[in-house]
Amino acid sequence: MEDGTSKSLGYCGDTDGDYDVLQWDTREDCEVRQILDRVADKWSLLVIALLDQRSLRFSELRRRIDGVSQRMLTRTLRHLERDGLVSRTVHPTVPPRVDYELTALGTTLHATIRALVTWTETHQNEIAAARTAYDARVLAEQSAAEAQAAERDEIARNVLSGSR
Amino acid sequence: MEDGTSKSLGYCGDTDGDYDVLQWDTREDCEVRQILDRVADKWSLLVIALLDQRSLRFSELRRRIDGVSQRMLTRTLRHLERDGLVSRTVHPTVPPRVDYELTALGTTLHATIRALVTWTETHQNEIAAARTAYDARVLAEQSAAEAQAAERDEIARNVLSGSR
DNA sequence: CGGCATCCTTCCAGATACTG
DNA sequence: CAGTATCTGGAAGGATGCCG
Repeated sequence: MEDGTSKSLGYCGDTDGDYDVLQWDTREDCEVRQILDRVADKWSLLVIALLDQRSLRFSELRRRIDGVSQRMLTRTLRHLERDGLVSRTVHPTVPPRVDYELTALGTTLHATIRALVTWTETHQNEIAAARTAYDARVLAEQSAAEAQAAERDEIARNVLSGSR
Repeated sequence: MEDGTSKSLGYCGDTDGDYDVLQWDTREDCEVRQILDRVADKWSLLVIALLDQRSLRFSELRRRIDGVSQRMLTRTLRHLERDGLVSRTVHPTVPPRVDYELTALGTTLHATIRALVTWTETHQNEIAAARTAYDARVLAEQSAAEAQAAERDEIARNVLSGSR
């Protein structure tokens, strides 16, 4: 079995609030960090958002999530199942059929995730604009630096020709 | 420059709702997916949560986020800056000093992120319990399978000795 | 169909050293 | 102090093949 509890990130609600209510746990392996890591996962968000509609079969999920390999989807579902967010039901038919659906816990998480998606949809234009502006700025700075370098070279050449 | 717009995940608000309001874009490189990818980033969440309190210097962030390398912190901050979520202020002093703070856009995102963290804190016990239960179940299934295998071997041995 | 095991590649994170 | 540049190991992730 692959290790599901590897490194993680870290936000802990230690209530010894020094300068405010929030306090960060410096440890990497803090409980809350591990959970956030799961939420911050590339595919988990998508699976949870999809399963809110209704329960889905493995292949249905696979079809709806473009770019996911069956390996990654399986891993993601196992993680979510382990965390009690998704339930897995095997129908012993032939061919086999496996349904996934959100648990009660998973549903409460979905509300939060939904807010995140809504935020993203609402602000995607602002973000796109910010990116364009940033890229333009970087480009401008680069050409400015290049112009400066060219000038330096020019001066150096003049000095050299003068000393000849 | 490293490629910041690599692969992404995918949730798009196509409003041609077939069976509900939500509809997934099948394309991997959908706009909303890219943004979610940024939010789903290991360190971004932490940086945004930290910066909500007040603006922080690079080294302050580094100290407060255990396990982040300066390379990753730099990358994360650049991404966030590009997306217009964080502003970067360089004070031309010596030694140099760089302050980071949330933009207005970043602050709106923080509210959502905060909800996520709160959810995590609220439900961490349930999740821990679910994990323990899951691991126990897996262990039980494993030993059951082993017992079955042992039984099979036993039968096979008996058959063999009988035919002798 | 829905997996798991195995291999293999690619990419990314971390360590290190150097600069303004 | 706050970066950038470069190298390298390991892990994430894809492809394939087999099983229940």
